[in-house]
Amino acid sequence: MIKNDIALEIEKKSEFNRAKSLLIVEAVLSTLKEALTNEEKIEIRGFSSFKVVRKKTGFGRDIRRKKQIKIKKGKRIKFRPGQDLKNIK
Amino acid sequence: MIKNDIALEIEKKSEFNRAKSLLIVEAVLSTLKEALTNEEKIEIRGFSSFKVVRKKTGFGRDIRRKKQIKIKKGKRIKFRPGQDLKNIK
DNA sequence: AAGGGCGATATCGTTCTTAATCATTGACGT
DNA sequence: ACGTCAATGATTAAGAACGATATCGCCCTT
Repeated sequence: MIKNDIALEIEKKSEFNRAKSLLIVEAVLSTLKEALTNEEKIEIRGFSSFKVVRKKTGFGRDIRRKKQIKIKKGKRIKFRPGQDLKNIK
Repeated sequence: MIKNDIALEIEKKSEFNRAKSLLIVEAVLSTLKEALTNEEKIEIRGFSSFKVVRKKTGFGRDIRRKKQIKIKKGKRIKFRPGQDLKNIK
């Protein structure tokens, strides 16, 4: 599923046309993105939660040269599925 | 940020009222949820991707009794931030 | 319709997540 | 605004993910 597929579903579920649905989808996604960029926690019951956490890893690996590589400290986004998504069969 | 906060943002970014914005947000989220429940991969450039993967872990831990616990095989949702979210400062 | 970038993949060692449970905080429907 | 029930935090140990890089694949903008 890609962005356009989501817009298609919105089109079916609402009275909006495809173009409008796409704008709506992008508005929702950009809102989430902005919040996470601001390191804001997001919690939506029944769907999932997102949290920005500190990266503690200090180094990585280079495939080709097989030697250590410095990794800058930074942030990570932690995703946790909600109740409905936790036990999908 | 909770679901209502997202609706508030949609209200500001669009010409919809609060109630309509909330319905829109729920439509988008439920669309994503349905896709993941169907084990469908989701990929949105510039935002993130979701993928359903097989759980391979075979056991867990009981805090109280400090012993292993059988874990049924199942599925997990893997979240990967996109380009924009990967290196938030 | 098509090319340009972005995302996926493979690799390896260290770091981190996962699972169950109870209490507490707090999201969200009425 | 209140009440209900989901989400968080803590714990342990094993197994999986993370991180940099180049190439391939394909989403998305023009």
